[in-house]
Amino acid sequence: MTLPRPTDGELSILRVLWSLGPSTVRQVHEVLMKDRDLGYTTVLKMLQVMTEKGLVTRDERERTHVYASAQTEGQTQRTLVEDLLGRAFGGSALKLMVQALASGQASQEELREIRRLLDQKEG
Amino acid sequence: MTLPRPTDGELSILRVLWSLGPSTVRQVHEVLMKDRDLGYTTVLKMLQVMTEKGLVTRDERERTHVYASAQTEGQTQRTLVEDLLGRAFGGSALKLMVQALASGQASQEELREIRRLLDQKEG
DNA sequence: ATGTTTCAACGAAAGATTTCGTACTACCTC
DNA sequence: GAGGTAGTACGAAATCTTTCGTTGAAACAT
Repeated sequence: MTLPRPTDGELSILRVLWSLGPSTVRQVHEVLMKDRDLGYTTVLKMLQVMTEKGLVTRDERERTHVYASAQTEGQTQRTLVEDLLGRAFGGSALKLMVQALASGQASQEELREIRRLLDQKEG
Repeated sequence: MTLPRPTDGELSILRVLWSLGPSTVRQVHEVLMKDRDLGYTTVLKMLQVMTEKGLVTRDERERTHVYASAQTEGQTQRTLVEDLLGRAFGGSALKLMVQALASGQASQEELREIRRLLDQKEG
């Protein structure tokens, strides 16, 4: 079974779970509140919906439930990139990388790292 | 003024406009019908909504209106990549490129092309 | 044991997206 | 000019997402 693409809101929750590890609603809520104002029950509801979708798992053994991302950060990123490749780049990984480079957010060190990856892949 | 991120449906229409150039509803509809079944008025409505959002422009001089993407393919791709970088990759272009490479959809030739870009950027 | 705090569940409202039916207008053909 | 064809506009239904109020239960504190 393949998971649905997370929405923007869902992704912001997943990012918290990846950084904190398995967390309670309260913990997620506290982190999200740093960025924007939103109610506790909003986060709770979203996590409930995400549980139904299979995006997160829920540990209900304690009264205070603990949520965890169902997929690793890398797995999700991989899916999102492939999705974007298909939807906006006609499958061309090259074009996508060109735009990523053009965004100018890569440091010198990252550029070297990418070169290393290319060497490895090209052989 | 900055344009909103196109939805999936909107992006599929933009892709047609980029490939055909300025087009009528009928032309867009015909292309989209190759992939999936959807009504003529659905496409019309979407283009009307997209006009309001500013994603496309509409030439109304003739009775049959002609729609064109408000941004080039490259501009839109750039925006989408930056958006994804921010939402899912914590701004790390490196991680995004790693996933793009890992998706394995890049040919030998494309890999060389990327290397050329790196040279240009780094050197 | 009573009151306070913490939590999950539920339902519902508001907004956005996708879809199309219906209606109305312009043009074209005979 | 009557009837068909091709087009736009409008509105509304269906679905999904985001948001939160309210309720009731559990845990805790005094």
